[in-house]
Amino acid sequence: MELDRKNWAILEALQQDARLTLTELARRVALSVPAVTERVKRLEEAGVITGYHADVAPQQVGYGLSALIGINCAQPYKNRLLDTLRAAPEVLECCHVTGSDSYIIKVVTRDTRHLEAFIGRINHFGETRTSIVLSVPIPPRAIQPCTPDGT
Amino acid sequence: MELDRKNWAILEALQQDARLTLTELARRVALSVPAVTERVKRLEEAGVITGYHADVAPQQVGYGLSALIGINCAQPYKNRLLDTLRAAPEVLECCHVTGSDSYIIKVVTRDTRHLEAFIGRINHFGETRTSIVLSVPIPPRAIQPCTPDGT
DNA sequence: ATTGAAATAAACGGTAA
DNA sequence: TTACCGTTTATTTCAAT
Repeated sequence: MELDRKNWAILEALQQDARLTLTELARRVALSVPAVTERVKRLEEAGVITGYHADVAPQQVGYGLSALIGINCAQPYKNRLLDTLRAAPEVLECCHVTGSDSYIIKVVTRDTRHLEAFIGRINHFGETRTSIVLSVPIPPRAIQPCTPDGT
Repeated sequence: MELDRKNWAILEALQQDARLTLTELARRVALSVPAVTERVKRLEEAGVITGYHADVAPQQVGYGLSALIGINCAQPYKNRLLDTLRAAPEVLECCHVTGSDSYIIKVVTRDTRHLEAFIGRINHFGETRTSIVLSVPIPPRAIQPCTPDGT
């Protein structure tokens, strides 16, 4: 799909605030409401925009501890591991990756005791390596236009 | 802040679709529009809801490769590393963590060449360990109510 | 409940292939 | 001319007072 300057302006605005009204969005990108509505619809249908999500602060809802867990899991166990992860409310995200870990899992837990219990439930699938999140110096931020090349 | 069943229903709905109108949200959680409006405002002010963001698919906008990079960086270099990361459009998120890595960085690049160039710009700050993302079996998902204890 | 704002849908006009 | 965007207008829905 073609991403001209206007489309990038729309993406930038909606990544920053997904609850913008179409009217306000139209004003910001200097288009009419129907034009911007049509563009947003196309971006959604083309799979460029995959969803709109409210961010909830884990700390504020009882999860005092976040962690990234790498796990090295042998092929025959992978499906059962994923089933376990999908069923665990502590798991916020899971990536299949190259390198010494098979998967990297983002989890939230109440405290260290809860984290220990969670790890206990998965470490028979493989060796785990846990990195507790101390802070997030760069919180999730917007994807920017890809420069043609170079940098 | 108190999170009763209604508030969790609101959080669940807005995590799933941040662009719900207040009218539709009210209908789903079985409250009046003013009541739900007030609750959302309180959740925002209490820092429970920290923002609303559109998700953009990196693959669809020219970033063919995602990676998680761990870097072990000595204390005196940390600030300069963070400045570099903040200035890099490839960096989507960065966590300060415990363990063998100091930081874990989520990046998007056009291709392996671009990834190599990015690593080249940061690996003088410390030793890097790159995990290329093959797939995301569990995409980012909603935070659920914290069970009192146990599990 | 009332008022103003915003979203949806339809018809019209300009521009480029 | 055809095909494609964008604009304008009118109607319905939504949100704040």
